[in-house]
Amino acid sequence: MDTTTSTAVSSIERFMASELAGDIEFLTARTRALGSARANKALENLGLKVRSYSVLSLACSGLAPTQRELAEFLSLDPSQIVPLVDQLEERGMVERQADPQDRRSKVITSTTAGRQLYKKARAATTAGEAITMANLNPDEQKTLRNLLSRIAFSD
Amino acid sequence: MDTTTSTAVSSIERFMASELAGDIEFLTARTRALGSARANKALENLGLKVRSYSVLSLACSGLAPTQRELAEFLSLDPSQIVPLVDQLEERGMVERQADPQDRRSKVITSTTAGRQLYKKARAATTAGEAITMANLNPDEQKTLRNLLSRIAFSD
DNA sequence: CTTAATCATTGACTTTATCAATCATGTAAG
DNA sequence: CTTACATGATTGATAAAGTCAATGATTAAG
Repeated sequence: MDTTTSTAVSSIERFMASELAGDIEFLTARTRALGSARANKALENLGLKVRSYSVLSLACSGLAPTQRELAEFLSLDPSQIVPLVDQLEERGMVERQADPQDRRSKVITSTTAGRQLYKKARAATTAGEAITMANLNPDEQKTLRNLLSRIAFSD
Repeated sequence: MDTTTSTAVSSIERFMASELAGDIEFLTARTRALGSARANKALENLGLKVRSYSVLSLACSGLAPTQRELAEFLSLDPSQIVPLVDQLEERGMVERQADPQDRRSKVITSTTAGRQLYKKARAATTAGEAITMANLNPDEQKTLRNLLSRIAFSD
C-alpha cells in the first residue's frame, strides 16, 4: 500500500510501462526538456540561455564558425542565428568578422569578455549536467555521450 | 584527400571536437531535432505529429491517463493538452470521460478508430526510429533506452 | 560575361511555450 | 455543515521559437 510519495512522481511511474516510454524520440524529448530547463535556470544569472550559450561556446572554441555553420550544428534556421549573434555582439562578447576567403560569410569570434563569460557559463552548465546525470555512474555517462553522438552526427 | 563529401557534413565534423559537442544537453537537443523531424514526416500522412501521436499512444495504452497526467508525462503545460485532445476527439480517435472518482478530471480513452490509427502510426514511427538508430546495434539501442530512461524519470 | 548558387539578413506567418484567471469540484478543519 | 483552500480543465493574453520566401552582396561555373 503506497503509491503516493509525491503527486508528481506517482502517476509518472504508471506510464513508464507504456509503449511510448520506450520510444527514443520520446525519451530524448523528455530528457532534453528536463536538461534545458535546468541549464536555462543555471545560466539565468549570466544573462544567457541554452541557445546563446551554445553560440558563445562555439565562438570561444577557436574553430571560427560562420553563421551558416552555427545554424547547421545547432539544428537551427540561419535566420535564428542572427538575433542570437546580435545580442552577444551588443554585449561585447563576440564579433562578426568578414571571412577573407569568402566575404559573404561572417566568422564569429569571441572577445576577452566573451571568454570570461563563457568560463563562468561553462561551470554553471557543467554543474547542472552533473545533477541531471546523477543517476548514472561515470562509465555510463561516457557511454551515453558516445551513443548519442553516433546518432546526433549520423547524417 | 577529401573532406568534401557533402556540404552539410563537412563543417559538422570540425565542430565535433568542440566542448559543446560533449554536452549531454546539446546531444539530446540535436538527437531530438533529428528524430522528431523524421517522426513528424513519417506521421504526416496520418494527420498526426509527434505530440498528437504521443497523446494517442497513451490514450491507447489502457492506462487511462487524465489530461493532467498527460501534461506531466509529456513535459507540457496542461493548457497545451487541451487542443491536442480536442483535435483527436473531433476526429473520433479519443474520448474525454469524466472520472467517476474525481469529476474534475477527464480520463482520455481511445476509440476503435483511434486504436486502428495508432497501429499505423506506431508502425510509421518505429520505422523512423530504426533509421535514426541505424548506427547502433541492438544491444547499444537497449543500453541507450536504459540510460535515457534513468535520466528522463529521475525526478 | 552571364547565369546560377550561397550567405546573412529581413519580414511575414505559424506553431509552441508560458502564465494568470476562471469555473467546477474536491479536501481539510473548525 | 460551511468556510477556506487546493486541484483539474479551460480560456485568453503574451512571448518565444520555428518556418519560409525574398533580397542584396558575393562567389562559382559555364
